[in-house]
Amino acid sequence: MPYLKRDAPCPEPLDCRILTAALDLFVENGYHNVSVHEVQKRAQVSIGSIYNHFGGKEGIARALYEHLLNELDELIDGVVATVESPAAQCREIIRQLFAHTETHRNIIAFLFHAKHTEFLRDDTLICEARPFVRIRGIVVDAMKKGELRKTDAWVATSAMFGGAVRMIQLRLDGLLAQPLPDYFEAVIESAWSGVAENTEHHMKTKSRVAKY
Amino acid sequence: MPYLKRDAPCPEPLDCRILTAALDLFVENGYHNVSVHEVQKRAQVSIGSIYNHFGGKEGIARALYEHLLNELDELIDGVVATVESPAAQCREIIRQLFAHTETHRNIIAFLFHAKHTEFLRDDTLICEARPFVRIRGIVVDAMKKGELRKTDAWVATSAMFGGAVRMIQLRLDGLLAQPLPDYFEAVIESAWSGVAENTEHHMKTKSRVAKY
DNA sequence: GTCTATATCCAGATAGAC
DNA sequence: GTCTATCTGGATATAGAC
Repeated sequence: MPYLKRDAPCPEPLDCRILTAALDLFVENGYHNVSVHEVQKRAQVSIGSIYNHFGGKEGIARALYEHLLNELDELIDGVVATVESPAAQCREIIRQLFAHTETHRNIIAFLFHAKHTEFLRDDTLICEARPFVRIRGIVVDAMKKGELRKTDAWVATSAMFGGAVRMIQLRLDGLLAQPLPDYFEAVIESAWSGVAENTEHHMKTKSRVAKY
Repeated sequence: MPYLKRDAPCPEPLDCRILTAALDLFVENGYHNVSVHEVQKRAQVSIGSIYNHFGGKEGIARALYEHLLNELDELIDGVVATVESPAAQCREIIRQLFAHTETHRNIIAFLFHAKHTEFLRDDTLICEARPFVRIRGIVVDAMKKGELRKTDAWVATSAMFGGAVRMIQLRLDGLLAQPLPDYFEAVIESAWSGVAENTEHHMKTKSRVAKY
């Protein structure tokens, strides 16, 4: 995560200042409630520069969106490079997303909370963006390897990540008392047993579901 | 679901016409991309009437939001009245939400897809709205009754409904080829085995997770 | 209570000096 | 490339006839 890294107060380059200011404002107030003037003011840059660099408000949002998707993609790169099995990769991705939500809140908020099609009209849906496609690929691999019960790819991915994403959103909304990592084991446990290949249990559960 | 029922082309009352027009436009284009004039035009009403009835654009959104939350609440009423065990109530709620997504798409889209705090600034978060609180209550009851494995209420609710909500969003985004009810059994199966009380399997899974 | 015509405001975008 | 001052469109909201 090179560029938007927020550990230093506010790095040099002008377009980075603009993007970080925009990110914070967009997350705090929502894209449509933020004016270019506000971004300009917070970034300590003139309006002209913003239009020179990004061509306008939508340009800022698009640059930000692409940049953050790339960062997410790199996160996945890192996981894939260090973890062997697809199932463990899923687990590790969730772990890192949880950690990231605490340390880089607004990045995660922008990626997971906003409805990008409302301001990036012609853009592809976020679910079709590269990192999300890769995640589905990992889930499919796990099914092929027999680590996960075989089912529809969308169902499997939703089952594996749906609970975790929900928890991220709850944390972003300030509804969880503890930091996300504190819930990690419990979330993984639930997600995992929901998708794991385990025929005996599978059958047993099936009858129990029918019972109710 | 009395008022906004869309089976008839467009019922009489003026404020209903306004709300249905607004619902469709808000879902199609997003709240901020819809002007009062567009609502006026589609609802075949004059601007004056809109301001008389709702006081403005935000008033429309607020009325709509409250109305649809009430409908959701009634859906839960229906489930609670006809189904006995809390666990089965969860299952039935998901079943009805899936069906509803197909038959009343925009109602579900407005409730599940939008970020209401971006236009209803002072409103409570949707997760804290009555129907969502009740759903968490049902999950907690299920845990108390021993139908679900005992864990944090947020984690349990996310695990139970996270996958289903994700599937609803995917369907709304046009990414699922089949109608949602076709995925119902698979989704329930995954959600259920993720939360079910089943110590033997619980232990077995735990060791498998650690393995990866 | 419903409508049309109008006022007001403000955001996005530009022009042109430096 | 950066800035300030300015323009313009369009949105919300209102005034006042009917």
